[in-house]
Amino acid sequence: MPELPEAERARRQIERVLGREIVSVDDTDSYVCRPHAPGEIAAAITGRTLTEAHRRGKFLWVETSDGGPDLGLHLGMAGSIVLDGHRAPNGWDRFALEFAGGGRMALRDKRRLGRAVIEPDFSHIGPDAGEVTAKEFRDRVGRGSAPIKAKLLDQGAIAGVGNLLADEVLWQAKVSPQAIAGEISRPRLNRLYEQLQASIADAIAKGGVHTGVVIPARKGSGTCPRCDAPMTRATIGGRTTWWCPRCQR
DNA sequence: AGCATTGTTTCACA
DNA sequence: TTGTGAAACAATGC
Repeated sequence: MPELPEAERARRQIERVLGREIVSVDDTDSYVCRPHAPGEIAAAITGRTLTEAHRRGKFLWVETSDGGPDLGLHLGMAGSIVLDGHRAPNGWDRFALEFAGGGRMALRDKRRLGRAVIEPDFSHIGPDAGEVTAKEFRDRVGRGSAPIKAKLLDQGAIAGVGNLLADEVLWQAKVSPQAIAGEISRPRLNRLYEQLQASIADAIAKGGVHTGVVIPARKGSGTCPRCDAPMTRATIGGRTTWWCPRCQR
């Protein structure tokens, strides 16, 4: 379920296990832990403690004690951080730490597209969508010939917006996902920016991107919750996109 | 059976 | 060179 709000939730989970000594590491999933060989991450962080949990967009990283390397984590398409729970019965724990005293932190991920890595590289990731300024937003997102939805999803432009959040923000701001990013007027870009901030704050407060207004329209009647017109569906920016052709221009 | 999926990276092409 | 878009990746659910 992870987009920015879920990643922030995960970060707060990690904060609860800071300061505990890591006594063992399960890094045996060589796909999730690529390009590291099994045992490599374990060797780098066993015996240390996690000291600070950070997030930029959907990317998480945790500092480690005694000059140890950062531990990078990504939830992928279906991951979550599980604390002190019993081991997933179906083998869905793709990476895990065990702490002195018996605690545990796992990356639980059915799809296996999540990631655990040492010293993550964020050089090609844009500023966090919840912290970007209006000017930065206009400069990075409001340009180019790609449709605005594709720009919102581009983690190199701004980081954190996923498919559901993009649809929600565009619907709230009454902007068509097909609008060419570079052709959107400054007032409309500003409105989109303000709505993005509001939707992010709202989703974090309510517990996830699922709490948006337009998301249920995907499965339910297929009509716009605001004007009742039939919603349109198409692939934009490589993802299934729903929007109201009457409200959104 | 077949298709879609809340994400990212890589590669082909203009 | 830069920007854009499609495919690949893994595994599950409808």
